[in-house]
Amino acid sequence: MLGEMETTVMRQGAVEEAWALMGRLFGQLRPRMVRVAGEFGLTPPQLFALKALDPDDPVPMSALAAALRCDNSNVTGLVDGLEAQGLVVRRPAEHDRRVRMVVVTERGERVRARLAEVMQEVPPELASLSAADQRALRDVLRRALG
Amino acid sequence: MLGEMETTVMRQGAVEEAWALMGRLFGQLRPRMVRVAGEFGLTPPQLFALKALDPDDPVPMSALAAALRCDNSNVTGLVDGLEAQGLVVRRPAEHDRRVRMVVVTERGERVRARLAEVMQEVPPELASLSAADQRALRDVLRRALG
DNA sequence: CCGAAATGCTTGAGCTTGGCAACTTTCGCC
DNA sequence: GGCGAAAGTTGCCAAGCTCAAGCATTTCGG
Repeated sequence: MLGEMETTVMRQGAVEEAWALMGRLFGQLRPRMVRVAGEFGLTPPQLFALKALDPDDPVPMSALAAALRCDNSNVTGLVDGLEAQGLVVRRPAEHDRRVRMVVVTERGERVRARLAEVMQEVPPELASLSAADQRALRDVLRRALG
Repeated sequence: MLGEMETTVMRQGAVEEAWALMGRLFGQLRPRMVRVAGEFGLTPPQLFALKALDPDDPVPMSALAAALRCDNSNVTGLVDGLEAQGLVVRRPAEHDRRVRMVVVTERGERVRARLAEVMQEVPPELASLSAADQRALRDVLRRALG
């Protein structure tokens, strides 16, 4: 009988604690998404969809569904909403008439740019770190994810 | 000139890049919640509710609503679901008969413990960092959030 | 002390999401 | 040519979330 169950909290290593601290940042993230989406007249899923699209590279509906990890039928309504606001258009693919490409309009591109700007705003907790800490944080995360 | 203009990522400071990298970790987190909730026969909101409760400190419905940042009427259904599974019970408060306290049952406590265990699992990207990097990450985040 | 306002929770209506199944159109392959 | 597979849409259903209304209870003001 080695590890007791209570080790979950007692035996907390450095990386576990770091992950828990990140969880606090994540908690703030969701309300922010809702707020930002509202400011742009979008719902959060519509925001994610628009964010997932590349203005320079139209993709089929199914590719968008895969990117959002949801069902095809779900994307239909999502794109309906974006199209109603003139942010994207559906264009039939040349080589396969079953496929509909989701194309970001010029207006959609502008909204998307402002969106990305707001979403990449750094939470104040991180922004108030010293320059050295900020670089250290980036470097560690680069090694983890880069 | 060093930074060539890259549409979204130009002129990015260290902390902005760090924040963007964290975003990738957060992206993985949502599907994980859905999966874990499913494994425990819960829906994600029910999972958050159970996680927000303290087995040693029953709270009124309204306090739970405040913790979850949602409407009172919403937690009614949430607690209904948890109660139907025997994870919590409603108990009237002594001093005010309008108030209903949400009490975590013994079974709920067990589920909650296993839940917390799974949810605090560190993503492999972080787990594979060197011990020094893990400590550095923790220390920086402590300074930011502690 | 009594009536009115306020509080805590529940219910109902309305909207949105998200998944599954069925259907249409189109494609690829034998 | 015909048949199975794929892309997208639609319909249906479960669930979350918010607002407005309702009910029981408490608290406040005169």
